[in-house]
Amino acid sequence: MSEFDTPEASTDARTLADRVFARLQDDIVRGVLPPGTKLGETELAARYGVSRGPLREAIRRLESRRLLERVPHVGTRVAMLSIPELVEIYRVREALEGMAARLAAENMTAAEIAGLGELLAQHERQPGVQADTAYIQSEGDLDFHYRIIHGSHNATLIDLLIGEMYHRVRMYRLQLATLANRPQKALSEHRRILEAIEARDGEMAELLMRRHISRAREHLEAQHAASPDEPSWTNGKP
Amino acid sequence: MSEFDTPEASTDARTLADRVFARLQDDIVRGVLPPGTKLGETELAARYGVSRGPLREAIRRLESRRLLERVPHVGTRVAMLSIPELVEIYRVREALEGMAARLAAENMTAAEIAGLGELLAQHERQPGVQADTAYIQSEGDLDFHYRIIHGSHNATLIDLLIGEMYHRVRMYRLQLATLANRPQKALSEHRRILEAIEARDGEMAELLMRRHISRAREHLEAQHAASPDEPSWTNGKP
DNA sequence: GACGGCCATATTGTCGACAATCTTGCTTGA
DNA sequence: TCAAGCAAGATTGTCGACAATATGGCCGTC
Repeated sequence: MSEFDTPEASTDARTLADRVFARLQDDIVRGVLPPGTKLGETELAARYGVSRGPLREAIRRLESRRLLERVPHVGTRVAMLSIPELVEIYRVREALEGMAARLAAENMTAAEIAGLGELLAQHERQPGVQADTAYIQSEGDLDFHYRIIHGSHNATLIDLLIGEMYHRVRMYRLQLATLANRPQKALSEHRRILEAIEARDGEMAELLMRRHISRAREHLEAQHAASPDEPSWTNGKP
Repeated sequence: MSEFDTPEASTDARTLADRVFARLQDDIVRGVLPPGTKLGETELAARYGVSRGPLREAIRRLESRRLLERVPHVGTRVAMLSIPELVEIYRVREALEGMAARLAAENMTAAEIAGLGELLAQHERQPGVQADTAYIQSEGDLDFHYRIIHGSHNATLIDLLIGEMYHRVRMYRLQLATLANRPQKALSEHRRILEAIEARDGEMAELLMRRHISRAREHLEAQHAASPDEPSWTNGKP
């Protein structure tokens, strides 16, 4: 199970608020609490075995990460993401991850590149086409991107992508497992990105990464055009 | 006084936690609480006339924005920013604001463009070289960038730049008023960016914006090379 | 029958007190 | 004299109770 969490969010953090933050984020991202779920503070506090104080601190942090939406005096619910919003995110990812790929080609250590190669080889060894493994592949895709982002060795970039954007993408992806991926093509694109990084060709790595994300976005937009209100929890306010 | 605050942060928000968040952020960004200041919860609660509950919620949010640094069971202090970190931020700004400029050229309304023109004309009317007005110019620079970011009409981009990065830049800038700006050159660069936007030339707008920020970054790096430990609160842990 | 205002209820917002943890200065021994 | 351990103090973490606000159903009126 790939480790996507930010360092301070490990489950055995020093304070209850930190632990609740980690667990709640996990439950949201993994789909235990689907988008749109109303979260009662008393109920949640009981569920996690803490008082409402630490819980509210965790909620405020998740709100900052846009995983929760809160209305004063009314309540908190799990954030929803419409396809147009997701497309917007992909457009920003294109710029940021393109930059990350360029920096990764320049800054990744030999060990990091080797590790990335192993990860990719492992993905290629999997029988990629069955419906079941689509989910696995999906997480694997994130893992690949995740490593390149870290390979940029730019803390600001890492914070923005991992801390602010990726959780939302993950949440969405788990909710819409039906939304077909394109494993083989994505995999070969990953392969070429890796080759560019191995060649320390930053410009090429950026170009390939931008294309890779751009194609995923186009795929998404095509799906959306085909069935505009596919995700039942799409952001239409009731 | 330009309005940089995020909508929910207006001073008369519905809850104490929101108001404290806004006031505390303002005190940090405006330099009332300089970087490195230790923040005692009891003392702060008294200062803002609230209990520690809402205060802690505000602290967690400011921590998410990287304006505060917190160590469990030890305390909270105003975040510090070293020049290398700031340079890193400028590199990311280059990518994100370049994109914002391109989108602004494509998406800004005629009214928004007219308003941007007025703002720039107003800056050009100011006697730009005196030491005092450097600060004004400085805020004006941020205002210009701020409008272009919003002109992108991409909510994700706006959130990242305004919500996650700009507060840190603002804080830094106020602390280091001595770090000379380059008002005239920046102003003429702004003028050319505006022209590209008026011509709806997205590619040109992006190119010019990237150059503009890149030059500011180089200026920063040059200053830093000249006096490496200029800011007394630079991030060297004592 | 539909609309608007009112009240009971449940939920959120806030507070003050208690418990747990870290810091710091002192003591004690080598 | 210096270092390690300890204890007192201060600060942060957590909790349960109280107050304020919105929701939703009820009643009355048009």
